[in-house]
Amino acid sequence: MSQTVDRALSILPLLAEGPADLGQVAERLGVHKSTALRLLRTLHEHGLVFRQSDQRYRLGARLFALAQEAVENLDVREIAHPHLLALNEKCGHTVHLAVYEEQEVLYIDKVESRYPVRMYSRIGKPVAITVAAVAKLLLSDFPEAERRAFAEKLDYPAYTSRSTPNAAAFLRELAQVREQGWATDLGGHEESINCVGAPIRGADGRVVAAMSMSAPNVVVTAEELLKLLPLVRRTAEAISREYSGAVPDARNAL
Amino acid sequence: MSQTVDRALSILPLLAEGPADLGQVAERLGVHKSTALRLLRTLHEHGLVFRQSDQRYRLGARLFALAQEAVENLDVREIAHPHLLALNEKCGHTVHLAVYEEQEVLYIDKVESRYPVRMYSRIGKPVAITVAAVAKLLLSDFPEAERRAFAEKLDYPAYTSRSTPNAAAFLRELAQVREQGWATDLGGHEESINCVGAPIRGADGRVVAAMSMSAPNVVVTAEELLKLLPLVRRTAEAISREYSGAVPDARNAL
DNA sequence: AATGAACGTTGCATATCTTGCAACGCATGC
DNA sequence: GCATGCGTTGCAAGATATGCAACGTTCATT
Repeated sequence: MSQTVDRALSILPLLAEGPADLGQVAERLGVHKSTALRLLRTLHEHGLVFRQSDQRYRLGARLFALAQEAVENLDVREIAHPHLLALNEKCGHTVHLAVYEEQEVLYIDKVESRYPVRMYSRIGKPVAITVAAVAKLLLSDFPEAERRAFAEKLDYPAYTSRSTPNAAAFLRELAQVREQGWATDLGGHEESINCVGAPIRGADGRVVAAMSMSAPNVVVTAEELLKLLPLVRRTAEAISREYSGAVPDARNAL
Repeated sequence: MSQTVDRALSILPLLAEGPADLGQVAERLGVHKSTALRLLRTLHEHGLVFRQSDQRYRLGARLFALAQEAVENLDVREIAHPHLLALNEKCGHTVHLAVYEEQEVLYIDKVESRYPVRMYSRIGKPVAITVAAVAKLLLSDFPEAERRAFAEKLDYPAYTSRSTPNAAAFLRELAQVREQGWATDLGGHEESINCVGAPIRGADGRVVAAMSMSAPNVVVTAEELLKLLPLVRRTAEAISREYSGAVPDARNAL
């Protein structure tokens, strides 16, 4: 829509791959070096790009700060956080909070397991959308037409033998999740890791976020984790109530 | 340098403060609504900006992804990470890795304490530059003139009674840190939290990063934490060696 | 139900701002 | 000492962003 800005912003993903010098940037943008220079300078002034000692350009620090502030201003996150902490205190497993945004589901909060075995995930990272419990919860709330259209467009990587294999299976699972009001991921992403999750709803009943509890097999079996489902659901409901405008209630904080 | 891009990028920090609608953005940019609209659209196409359900604009998901990739491509980080993990395994406290960039010191990696009491910090977040052990380490390596110039420009917030009070005190401390090759922050940022840190050097001896170990008083006293200093320094040296091109050595991995 | 305000959106003519070019300075290597 | 490669600058040409005015919608008000 705006050529100049478009070009400038195209530099960012390019630099995300690794540092590059002026010539490389210009070439990949398909513009003259002087043009690339001026764009980089502007990005630099705003701190989005940084010039390292060997003169090459990198993504800059301001990017972190922005991402940071963005995540901290999410009101669901703010409300949910103490609840997630409380849940973690109670059973010690990793707790995640995720939202759907622009074709992706991404973690916006995480409380680490107290057990030494940790799973890899990071706030801001898009989740494996076809298998993650939180993704199923968020997508299950879409109107059916959108759900189907979306499911068709996805890839279904076979992370493990229990990964969702295709759109049909995914849609079936979404229907079930919608029905029952909770979701699982039993070894669908990593063979040895199970999750159970529950939706967080706004005042209008729409799912605005989803939370999950994850634990590796070596710590608790899938059955044991499922026993904790009521606790997860109660937590999600407490967050939902508070998010919908109810006063924080100490009795529900658990 | 490029007006259009400049305006577009100015939108980002603005939205970092919280969601805003088109009119607000246009007003704060000092441009016509239609101009703001087109800029926002371009930002949107690149995923840096996101339109939430109430039509207002927010910072978008791509921002996280970019920040993520940026941090993961840092080669110091990649090399250091296993060492940090090993150190954490060994003594259980929070371990940080930080670099200096564009007038700021920021955490680029963190391994959480295994103790229940956690400190607040986040990857990408700028540190309290006048008190943090990692900041002292990174700045102590500056040439003296720059060090002084930089120290003069800083603010010296009194986080606690033991915070660095002014430039003179800071410069004295930097000189000492430079001399001894390690640094501490004993309650300078938060009354009850102590840190000890050591520098990571490149092949040319310059400090490229700094690491620290932090623990609250309630877990270990400052004296006990200082006893762990040799361990921290050995870890930093192992990282330095590997970063300078030495082959990873299992005997140093500790 | 009707009116009005507020907001986002579009097409268009103007002129501002970006662009590519060519030339320069500087370092590095042959 | 010369050549090559890189980043940088000033300038003229014209592509491109801009503000305006008008339209469509939604929402609150009377």
